[in-house]
Formats: sequence, structure tokens, C-alpha cells
Amino acid sequence: MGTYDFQHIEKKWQAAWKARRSFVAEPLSDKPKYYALDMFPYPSGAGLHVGHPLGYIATDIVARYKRVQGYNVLHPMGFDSFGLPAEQYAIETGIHPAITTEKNITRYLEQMANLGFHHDPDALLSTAEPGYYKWTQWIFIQLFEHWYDKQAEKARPVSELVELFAANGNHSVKAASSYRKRFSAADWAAMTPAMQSDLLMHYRLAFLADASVNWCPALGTVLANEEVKDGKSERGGHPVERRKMKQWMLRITAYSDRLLADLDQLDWTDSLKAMQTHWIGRSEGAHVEFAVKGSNQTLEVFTTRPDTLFGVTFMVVAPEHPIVKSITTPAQQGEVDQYVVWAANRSEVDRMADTNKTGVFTGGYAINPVNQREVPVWISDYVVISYGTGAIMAVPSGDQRDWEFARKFGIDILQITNEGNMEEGPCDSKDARMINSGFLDGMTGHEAIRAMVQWLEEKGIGQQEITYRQRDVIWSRQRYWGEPTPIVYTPEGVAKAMPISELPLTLPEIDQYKPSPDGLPPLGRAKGWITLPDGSTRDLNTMPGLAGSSWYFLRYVDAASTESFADPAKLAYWLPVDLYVGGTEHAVGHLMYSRFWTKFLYDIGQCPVNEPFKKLVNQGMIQGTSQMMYRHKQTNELVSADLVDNEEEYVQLHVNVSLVRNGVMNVEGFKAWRSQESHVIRLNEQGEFRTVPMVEKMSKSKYNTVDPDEICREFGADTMRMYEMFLGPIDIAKPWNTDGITGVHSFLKRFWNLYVDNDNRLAVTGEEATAEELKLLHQCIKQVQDGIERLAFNTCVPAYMVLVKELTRLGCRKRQVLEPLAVMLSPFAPHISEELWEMLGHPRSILEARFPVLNEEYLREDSIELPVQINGKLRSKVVVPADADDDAVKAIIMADEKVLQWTEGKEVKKFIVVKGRMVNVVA
RNA sequence: GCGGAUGUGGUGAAAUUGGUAGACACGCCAGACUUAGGAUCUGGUGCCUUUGGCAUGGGGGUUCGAGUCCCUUCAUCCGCACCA
Repeated sequence: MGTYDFQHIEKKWQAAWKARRSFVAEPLSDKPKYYALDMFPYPSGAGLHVGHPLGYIATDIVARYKRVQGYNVLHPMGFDSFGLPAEQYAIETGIHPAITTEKNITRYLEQMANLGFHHDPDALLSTAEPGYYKWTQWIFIQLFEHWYDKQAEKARPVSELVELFAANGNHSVKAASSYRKRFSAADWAAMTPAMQSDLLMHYRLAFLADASVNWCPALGTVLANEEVKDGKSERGGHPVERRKMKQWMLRITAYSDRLLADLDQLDWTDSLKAMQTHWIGRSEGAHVEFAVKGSNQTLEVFTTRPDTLFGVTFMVVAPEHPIVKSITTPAQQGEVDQYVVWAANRSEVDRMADTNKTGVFTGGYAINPVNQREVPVWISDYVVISYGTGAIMAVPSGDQRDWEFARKFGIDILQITNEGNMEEGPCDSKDARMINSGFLDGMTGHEAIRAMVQWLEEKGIGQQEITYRQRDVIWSRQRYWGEPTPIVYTPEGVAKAMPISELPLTLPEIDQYKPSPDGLPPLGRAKGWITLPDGSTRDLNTMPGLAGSSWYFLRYVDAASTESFADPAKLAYWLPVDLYVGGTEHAVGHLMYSRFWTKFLYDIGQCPVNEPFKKLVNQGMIQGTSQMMYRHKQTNELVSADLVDNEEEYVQLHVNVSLVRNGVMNVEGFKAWRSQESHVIRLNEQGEFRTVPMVEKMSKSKYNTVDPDEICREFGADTMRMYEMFLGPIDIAKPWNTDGITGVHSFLKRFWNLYVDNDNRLAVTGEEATAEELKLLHQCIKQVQDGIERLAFNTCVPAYMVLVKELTRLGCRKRQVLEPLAVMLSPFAPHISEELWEMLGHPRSILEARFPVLNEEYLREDSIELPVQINGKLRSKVVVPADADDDAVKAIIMADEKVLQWTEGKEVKKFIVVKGRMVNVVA
């Protein structure tokens, strides 16, 4: 038998591919294109572990498969290089984040090269390079210079908005804007430049605003909602509090309805679409104005149930609501102030943990417009300022929360439907009939909603409205390691975009990376950099990590471009991305902003597609399988797990997983690993020391990390690639377990030996293949092709295994079979296939070969063994000719001895033939 | 609480989408070659009271036929969460 020297083969071909530039896509071509994309990684100091490559292997297989099917394939890789870890490291050590990042990238690239990926070297990018972030800044400026026209349903230049204002004020403007007041052309003309600038901020898609932000004191920066999990920062788990600060924001809410509606066109999983749908949170309802008693103010609310207006017995406003100041009566002032302060200081975590309703009465009353009833106005933090108008009309007979609140504070509950018992809880059914509701009485909720909206609109006290849960996103971070915001402030206080010709605005060198002593962000330390010769000053914020990743898939198509972010012709050719693979953790962050930026760039004519990612797959996380050993609490003796009877007497300790194979620990290896300590080790009767597995997150401290480099060294990249795919479906989370890898490895050895003799010389013959051999080959082609198309890579591996086993059994070494087989295996195991391809005498790479074409003819059979069921139970097997028609099949089967035995004396009621599958006789 | 998924041998899993459930691999058992290796090869391996019967979390239903479709229930995972 020959020796499969995978180490030599893999090194050889990795070097050859690099030297020959085998993976460079043709920039433009008449060929059909295929764009296979991975979510690019943040280059962390820990390097890749076996969990990372799962998705990369999947896209690589598809890329190589499409390549041998004749597609022009773009399969790029890059790095999301701005981010907190490198900056924290810089604060601690003084080492510039660029240096750390560069080092980590080098390591990642090495590890990826070891796996033989088809990544295009010309497309390589890093978001922290000025040549890249120049265009991130450019897009930011475009957002700053555009507003959203709701009428035209697209972004338009701010210069056009200024023209509209100058001609007619904002009377004819229907914009996505937080600005509610009306002004005329004369008003506009009378404003100072600073006032005009402030006003335009309410319209720009990138704008400055006073925002209630997630402030993380430990990190010294604000965070986006997506970066906060359970009241703590996603990175680092530090506490987060609410604060009001002036921040850059992006008006993503202008695109909410398009982001929602266009989900329909996408081939994404239901759960992912559901997450985005929920994040956008569209709800239809009505906007209603309540007059405030003894004042000319109004209290505006949003409700999805205008049909319940007659049931309103109180109002609730958020503690931060501006009306609180004026509506509170002197008698209630003390209590209200106390509550407002208490609510403001309450942490997010406490608020979420507490399901008890709290609140106080303001002393003020509002007037219900439908029946002029005076209802008390309360404040409570179960109403949140950021959603709707920050105030609600409370209908305790129709809403669980309002009901609880009314019960707790002894407020009236007025039943308005003919269903439900108000002692037990509210009734929220829209099918119930209305009562106590004036002109709505007798209608169902559905009818009443329409009737009430019409009534409100006629009276001018409300209208139909759509509200979104999605908020505009805060786009500034008080950090160093990010894209500087390309905005300057004139001495008059007018914010201006930098001229495009001056981009990129590169990061200044500073002495330390933490905030300046006077409380400015780190960029505030760059004294010479902040102030410009004309007296203007620079913005000191950087952009969030989301910025660079919101458009990198566009840059890949033309990563070296200096004229524009990418050549329009190339964008038109390559987009959209055909397959995007990555983790589910980006479901509402990265994926939402990428869609937003794509839509914006599409609006302004810079991007040919409205949606960037046609098909998206979330790969499941690979967890670690820790190995635990037992130590006796008293004696400290280490005991083989099968000898442990009473677990209580033992403690479980982590063992390095590389020392354990199939539950048995390498005792010598363990002693070497823990050479400092001496242990009494008790083995079982077989002389083994057994451990027990435990699935948990992969982590260095649990000694359960597996380094892909180590697997490559021991078994080779081809084995590693195939094994990760063999483990199960890519979208399912599963624990890594090295045990089964030998099965895949010995398959590759058998595969190798099919082609070579004992001296590793090619032993392939030119004989004509038999029908049986061709059938086996084409069965495999069918399964592999189908498996890759469905991204069910785990079903491909057994197909190869069966074929190789059968060919070995038959002693088939025929070129006619082995040549297509090598091409077919090349997406999964590129190195070994490439080596054999060369040995088979092909001067050009296997990447230039063609995937074998399936011929169904070879799969046809002369006769079929047909299972026969009688009344649904398997009774017999009968051989019939493949071309027999149903009547012929019936005749053969009814004559079968065993069938006759079963049907004897019974009437045959039905006879069902499923050709090639099954026959069912019903007697 | 709401939303989305997933439940198949000792283990990872497959099942052409309604047609012989458990392919393939690990593990385990037996054997061969050999001498100690985490090697290679061969055979076996869902369960039972074995001419047969029972098995895809549980219970019902549709069907000649259900892992697959419908209803119901339980369990696990993920996401969101006082959203008016």
C-alpha cells in the first residue's frame, strides 16, 4: 500500500496555489458569476479555533464546486479590524492597536492558508486601513448630505431640501424627520446659518442629536442597543446606564418599512426573518390627542386599539415625559419628584427583573375626547419614553398591564366588551362585541377599530398611524480605534462635512489611548490635530464597529479602487452576494445595518442592488467537549470514572482534551502535563483511566479548545475539512469531538490507495468501465451535487465513502472512473485531489477541470426488487422488469407464492404501485 | 409572556420530501495478521418472549402506507421582552 503523505501534499499545493494566483477571480467576465461570502472575523489575539472554520469550509466547498462547474467565483476574506480588544490592550500596554491588529491578521491568514481556502488574495481587505475607511467616511458624508423623502420613498440630497425650504418652508416636505413644527420660506430666510444647520440636523440621515444613550462607564463610551445584552455591555459585560448626550445618529427608521417589506424577497431562515421583523416592530394603530384639563396643552398617545377608547379610565406617561413638569399639582409635586429620581437611577437590570407595577399620580387630569370624561394622569416606568409618544391611554378592561396597575392603585375598571370577567382579568379579544361604548356598541373590535379611526379623523383629534419599535442608531463612540468622524465645526457652530478630496481623515497619533484628563474622548489628546488653521475644530468621535462591516461586501468586488468605493461595472456584475454564511449573533446588528446602507447606496445610485444578501445561512456554534476526571475529596486520589459509585464524594476537574481519546486518558501524558504535582491514580480493571465528557463553551480555561493547526498537523487539512462537514448539518450547534476523525482520515487513505501502488506510483488503467462501476460513480455524482446545492455537506461525505469502498472491493483502478472522482472530491479535499490530478498527467490545476456531468442513464436498472406490502405490512419481495407497466407488475405480484398465501380467500380491494419503491395490496 | 426552531440506536447522524427507518462514521463485540500500535483487515451490532412482534419525545387523527402532513401535549435550545 502506498503512503498518503498529506503533510507534503498540502504544503506543496498551498505554495503552488499562492504562486500561481489560482484563486484570483476574473474581474469582469462573460461567465456566470458566483459570489460566496463569509462574515469576516475580528482578528482576536487567540487565533482561530476549530469552531471558526466551519462556515469558511462550507463557503469554500461551494466556491470550489461552482468553480469546477464553470462559474467565475468571488470568494474573498477580510478583517473587521476596528474594535475594543485591541484598544483595551493598547490602553494597558501602550502598543498601538494597529500593530496588535496587524500581528493577529498575519496569524489568521496563516491558519486559513493551512486549511487550503480558495480566498482571493486581491480582494483581501482590512477595515482599519485608511484606503478602506476613506470610503466608510465617504458613505458617512453621503448619509450626512442626504435626507429621506417619504413621498418619493428614497434618499435625496440635502441641497434639494434647502431649495424646497427656501421656496416654500417645510409645508410641502414629507420627510423622515423628528421635526414637527411648520415654518415658511420667510421663516427659513430669517434664520442664522447656525439655526439653519440645527434645523437641517432633524432631516439628515446622519445627524447630531441629544439622545438618551447607553453609557458604559467602564468602557468610557456609548453603545448601540444591539451592543447591550441584559443591561450589560456585549463586549466585557460591564454595567450600562442611561444618559442624555449629544451624539451622531443614523436615521435607519426612515428605512424601517422597506427593511421589513423586502425581507420577503430573501432566502433566509424563518427565525432570522422573525428576529428582524420583531426588531423593526411595526405596529398599526392610531394617534390620539387628549386635552389636558385646565391647560391648552395636549397629551398625545399611540394605541393599537382605538376601539377601546371608551374604556379609558386613566393615562400613564413615562417619568421622563416633558409634560410631567407642567401637569403635576403642587400637592403631588414631592411624590412625583421622588418617583422621577428613583426611576432615573434604577438600573436596566432592576427594571427588567421587577414585574410589579410602580407609579404615582401627578394630580393632573386629561379629557377623553370620545366622552369628555376626566381621567387621572399617572407616571410609571412601565411606560417607556422611547416608544410611541411616551404616553399611553390606559384601558384596564382590555390590557393586562393597565389592569394590574388599576387593581394595585384602586382605579376604575370599565368593562367595554360583552366577554370576560373584570375581577379575573382584562378581555383583549377583537371578536367580542362592544358595550358601554357609545356609537361603537354592538360592533366587534375589528369593526370598531375602523369606525373609531374614521371618527377621530373627521373630528381632527387623531389619525391612523404606524409606529416602529426600531430606533435610530447612535453612531458615535468615544474611543480611539475606529474611523474618525469626517465632520468639522466652524467657529459659528455649524457642522460641515469635510471635502471628499481630503479623505481619508486618518487617525492621529496620540500618547495614550484612554479618554483625556479633561473628559474628552481619546482623540481630544491630539491637540494639533483637533484645530484647523481657519479656527474650525474636528469632531472627536469615532464610528462604531458596525460602520466598517456595513459595506465590506461591496468593497470586495474591487478592493484596490481609489476612484470610488468600487467600480460600478464590477458592482453590477458581482452583486448580490449569492451565499452568505455566518453566525446568528449578527441577526439584528450587522445584517440590519448592511441592508440599510445597501438600500441607501441604491437610492443615491451608487449600488446596483436593493438587498445585498440573497441567501443567508447561519452556521451553528461549535461547542467544546470538556473531559472531566474525578478526584476523591478526602484522599485526593484520582479515580477512573467507571469506578466512581458515589459522585458526592468526588470533585470533577477538567483534563486537557488532547490527552483523552474515546473516554480514556493518556496517563503518561497527564503526568507530563501536571509534572509539578504528584497524584495517586487508580485505574480500572482494564488498566484504563476513564474520564466523562461535558459539553460547554470552548474556552482555554476549560482545557477544551482544539487548535485547527494541531488537527492539520496530525491528520491534514483535507481530513479536517471533510470531518467538520461530516459532523452534521452546518446550521446546527454541536460539540466538537475529535474521536470520529479517524473514520474520515482512513477514507482519504483508501481514496489515495485507489490511485497508487505500493510505491506511491500511479496505478490507474485505461480500461473501459463496467456498467456497475458507472452506476456507482453516477450515484455518487447525484448525491454530491444534490448535497452541495442544498448545503447539506454532511450527506456528501458518505456518498464518497461508499463509492471508494465499492471501487476498492471491485479492484477498479480505471481512469474513466477515477478522474471524475478526483474532480468531484476536490471541493471537500482540494489538496489530495490536486495531487492525484497532477499524477494523472494533467498539466493544469484541477480548478480548471469540469465537475462530472450526471447521466441518469447509468442509474437505470433492468429489473427492480419490489417490496410488497399487504395492508401496510411488509410481506414479500418480488423481482419485476424495470419497464413493466402497472398491470404487468400486478400480474407478477398476484402470482407470487407468498402473496397468494396472504391474500387467500380475501377480496383484493386496492392495488397500489409506486414504481421502484413499493407495492401495496389491500385485502 | 411573545416569537422561532429542534426532539430518530450507546454517540454524531441519514432517509430521493408520504413509500423497506437507522445509510455513513465513532464506539462496542468477535476474529485474522501480528507481536504492544491511538496500526491494518474481516464479520457482527435498535429492542423483544424471533416462522413473528415492537420501535423516530407522549397522546390522538388523515392515509393502502406517516420520522415526514394535521391536532394536542411534554421537553430542550435560541431570540425578544412592561412596545401601548
